[in-house]
Amino acid sequence: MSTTKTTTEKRMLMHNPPHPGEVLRGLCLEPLGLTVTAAAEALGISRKTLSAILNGRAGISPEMAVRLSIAFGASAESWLNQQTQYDLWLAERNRKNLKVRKLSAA
Amino acid sequence: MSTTKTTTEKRMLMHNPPHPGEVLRGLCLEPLGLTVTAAAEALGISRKTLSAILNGRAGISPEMAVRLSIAFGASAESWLNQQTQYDLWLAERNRKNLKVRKLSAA
DNA sequence: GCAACCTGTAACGGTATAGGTTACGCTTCA
DNA sequence: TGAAGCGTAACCTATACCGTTACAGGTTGC
Repeated sequence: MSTTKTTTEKRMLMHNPPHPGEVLRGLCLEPLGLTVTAAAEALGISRKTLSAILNGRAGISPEMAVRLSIAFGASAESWLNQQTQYDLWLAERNRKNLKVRKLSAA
Repeated sequence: MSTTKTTTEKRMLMHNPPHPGEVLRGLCLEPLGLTVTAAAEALGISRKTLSAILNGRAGISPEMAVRLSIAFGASAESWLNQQTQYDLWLAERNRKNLKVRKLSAA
């Protein structure tokens, strides 16, 4: 196996999940040679909205996950789960600052 | 096996997932005999916010998922995934109304 | 050079949601 | 009767999604 790692692989090693927008660009737009403008038009959304997702300034909403699943074929759940994992990773970083009392093991 | 079904079981048969708030109440508050007021105080949130979640008028945010995982012990991911599945179920109902062009199988 | 195209993004408005405090009316129970 | 618990309306702030329009910068090809 290779010792060189992709940017995504390096980030996962440091427990820093990629923003879903990066995955979308690398896995869908680039392989198909799609421009942002063309992809936005196909998805039925504005170029600005897609640009915001691709550059990490917006997340993937439930409706957007359904749109992606129609256009690119992967399940809406997989798109939305990516976003959930990313959001959760952000929230976990603040875990120690939360004032919460343990109640019981679930 | 019994032919009588719980409300949750009936909803799953019709592919109508329960709101995470219902699960929270049935699996955490009721078994421990916790009042809404006491649970909210332990979670470090207002009684109004917890009430909104329990009665389906608000979702479980990433931060709230972390709070629940501290107080009740289940993983934050499991709490957040419940919310994601619920949100996605709502979004899927509108799938046919979205104007999206198929681009390629992912 | 210049036109055509793609891109990121600022500015602005509309809508939705999470969260807080305060306060009201209702029910249950000692 | 009074205390406790509950749902929730009213009002506030902050954040997020999404749209349109417009601008600046980069690339490509004639």
